[in-house]
Amino acid sequence: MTAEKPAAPRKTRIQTQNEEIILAAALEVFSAYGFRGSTVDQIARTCGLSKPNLLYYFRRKEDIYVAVLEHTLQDWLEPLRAVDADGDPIEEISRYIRAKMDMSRENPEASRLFANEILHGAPAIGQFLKGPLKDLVDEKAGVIQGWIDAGRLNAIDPYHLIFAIWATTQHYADFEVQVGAILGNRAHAMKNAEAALLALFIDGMRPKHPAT
Amino acid sequence: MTAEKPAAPRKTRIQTQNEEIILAAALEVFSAYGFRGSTVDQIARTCGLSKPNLLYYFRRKEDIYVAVLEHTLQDWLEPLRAVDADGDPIEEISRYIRAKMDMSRENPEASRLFANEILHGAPAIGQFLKGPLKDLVDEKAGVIQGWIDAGRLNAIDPYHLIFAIWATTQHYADFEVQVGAILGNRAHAMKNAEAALLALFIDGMRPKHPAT
DNA sequence: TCTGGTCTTGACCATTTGATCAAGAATTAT
DNA sequence: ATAATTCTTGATCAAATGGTCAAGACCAGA
Repeated sequence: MTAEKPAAPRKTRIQTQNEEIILAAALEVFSAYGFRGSTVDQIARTCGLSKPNLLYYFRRKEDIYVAVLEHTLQDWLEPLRAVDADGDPIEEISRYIRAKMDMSRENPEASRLFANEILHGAPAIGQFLKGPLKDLVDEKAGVIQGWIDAGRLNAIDPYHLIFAIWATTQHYADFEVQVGAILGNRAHAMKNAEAALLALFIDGMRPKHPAT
Repeated sequence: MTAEKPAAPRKTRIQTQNEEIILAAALEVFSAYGFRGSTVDQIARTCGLSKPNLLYYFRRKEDIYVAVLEHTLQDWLEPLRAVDADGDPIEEISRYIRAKMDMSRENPEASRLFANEILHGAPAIGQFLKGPLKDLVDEKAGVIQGWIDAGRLNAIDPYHLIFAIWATTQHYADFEVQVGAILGNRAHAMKNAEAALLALFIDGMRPKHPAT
């Protein structure tokens, strides 16, 4: 008596493959135009499928959106999770900042998709924010507070420190056109971003030995 | 012979008043749902006018959007403009951070409208970014670089420092629901944001006298 | 009050778009 | 091979939406 699960997830080769290319196209389109700004047809054309065919794999437009969001949320928590209470504070946080910068550089679409969702009130992932994300942040904030209490880190509210890291790193993906407009053709300036952020977060603006 | 200008901007009392309430409603709606996500009818209902009446004052939906965007861009540059080369560096930048935090607190809708526009490639204000904004940032980056050269500020790339200030302060408006979800009911934590940011930007994470 | 302009709106139109469906094509399993 | 299943799509629908228009309401100045 083989107990069939409510929705046998056995997937065809074609199914797996097409769902993959649909999600890739959906990320591209949704991140550029937002949920309401994107059309099913646009996603279909982007991945070379017909609109009805796309709706064969995902019943509703919203299902595609939720699927691609959840797909990206997987990677989202990973770098923060890797922050190790037993490591060196400055080094751990520096690694985290670098990891987030890498993500902004390599997958800005995912960052923009996420930003758009939150900007509009997180209708699809509100529970994720209040659940898994909050839990993880609470834990790591505790770790940071521990470092502060031990005098190994300046007393900066851990939550706001984490927010600041998110904000600054994701800024390069979310506000890419603004950064580009201001830095202009100075391509090298873009490469300084990571170093500048690390310098700022670690030692701040105030010089150790101010000039007269 | 009174030379009539191409479009005599003489405005009726009703005209002035209605345009005002329309822009207020448009800010509310556009900032919450984005351009494509908002409907003319929604804006009309929000301000208690009929849809055709709204389109009597603004021919096209896009005209409303551009108008409300330009309206908010006025205030956007002001705090940065106030940064004074002759002032104390730490104090000037601190004042700027405080001013930006005030804006995020008092007018988060404007921040979100702006964020949404840029997130989607700044189709309406691309010229503003490459023009007035870039010019102003270039100027103030020069001021900051001057402070650095004089040894009055740690060597942090001025452009990225400005980006970091924008990112962190606007984060509290743009990602409000995320911040709220994570800080939960700890209302007091919200009030620490400004102090935490100032501490971070000024002295960074590394303690002056690290514990053993 | 009367007149010319301003303001308001119900009805309407064309397009876009999310979603459906039936019929046929392709694939898989026996 | 062939039957069963999975895939694919042209045609189509209903709802939403940006925008128009003509007719009437309102207002301001003479």
